[in-house]
Amino acid sequence: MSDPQAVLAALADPTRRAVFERLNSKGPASASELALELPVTRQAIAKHLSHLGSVGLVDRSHQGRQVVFEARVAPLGEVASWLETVGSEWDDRLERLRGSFE
Amino acid sequence: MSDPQAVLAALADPTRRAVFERLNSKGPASASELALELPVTRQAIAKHLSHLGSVGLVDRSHQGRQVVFEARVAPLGEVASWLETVGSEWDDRLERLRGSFE
DNA sequence: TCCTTTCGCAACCAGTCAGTTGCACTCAGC
DNA sequence: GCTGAGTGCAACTGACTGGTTGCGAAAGGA
Repeated sequence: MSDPQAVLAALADPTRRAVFERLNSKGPASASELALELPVTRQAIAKHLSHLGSVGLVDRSHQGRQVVFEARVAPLGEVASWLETVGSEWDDRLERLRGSFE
Repeated sequence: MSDPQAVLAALADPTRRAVFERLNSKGPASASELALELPVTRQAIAKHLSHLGSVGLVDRSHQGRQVVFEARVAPLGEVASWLETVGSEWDDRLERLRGSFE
C-alpha cells in the first residue's frame, strides 16, 4: 500500500516512465537488458528500478544470476482514485456554491 | 488540452500540490493570500501558480488590482485516462500470455 | 581454477529547480 | 502628487537528483 503521491512523483520522471512502460508493455526484463534498449547506462536504470520498487510499481525476482524486474499496475489504481477524490472535492465545492444561491 | 505527463510532473511537487489542493478545496485566491496560508513566500507561490497554469490546472483572472487564481480539474481526468490506458496495456499483455498457452 | 557476465556500492559531476531577496511597476485611495 | 498594497521580473543560492565512471563481489561455464 504505497501512497499515491509517491507514485505520482515516481512517474514524473520521463526515463523512469520509459522504464516502467517498457516493462509494462513487453514484459519482465533485467537492468542490463533495459540498458540496451534505453539511451542510459545500466546504473541509471538500476537506480530508477530501485525507485520504482520503493513505491510498488516494480517487482524484483532472481533468475539464476540475473535479477528480473516486472511491472505492477496496482499502485496506478490508487493514483487514479486519489485523482477522483480531488475531483469530487471540486464537485462538493460546486454543490455548496449552488446551495448558497437557493 | 495539456498532455497528461506534464500534469503528472506538475502534481509531483508537494508545495505545488498544496497550492492546487488549497485552491480546489477552499476556492479561488490571490498569490498573496496563498502566501499567508502556506509556509513559503509569495514569489514561490507565484512560480508554482505559473507552472500550474502552464499545464491547465489553474485559471487566472483579474479582479481590480488583484490576480485571482482558480483550480481546474479537467486535466486530472486526462491523467486518469492515461493511467487507465497503461493499465489496459497490462491487461493486453495478460491476454496475449493467456493466448499463448492455448 | 580461471574467465566472463551480471550486479551492487560509492564517489563524483552537472543540470535543474524550489525558494529567497531585491527592485521596479501599476493602480486605487488619500 | 503621494503612499501603500499587490504584482511581476531578474539574479542568486542551495539542495536535490539524474547520470556517469570505477571498482569489487558473486555466480555460472569451460
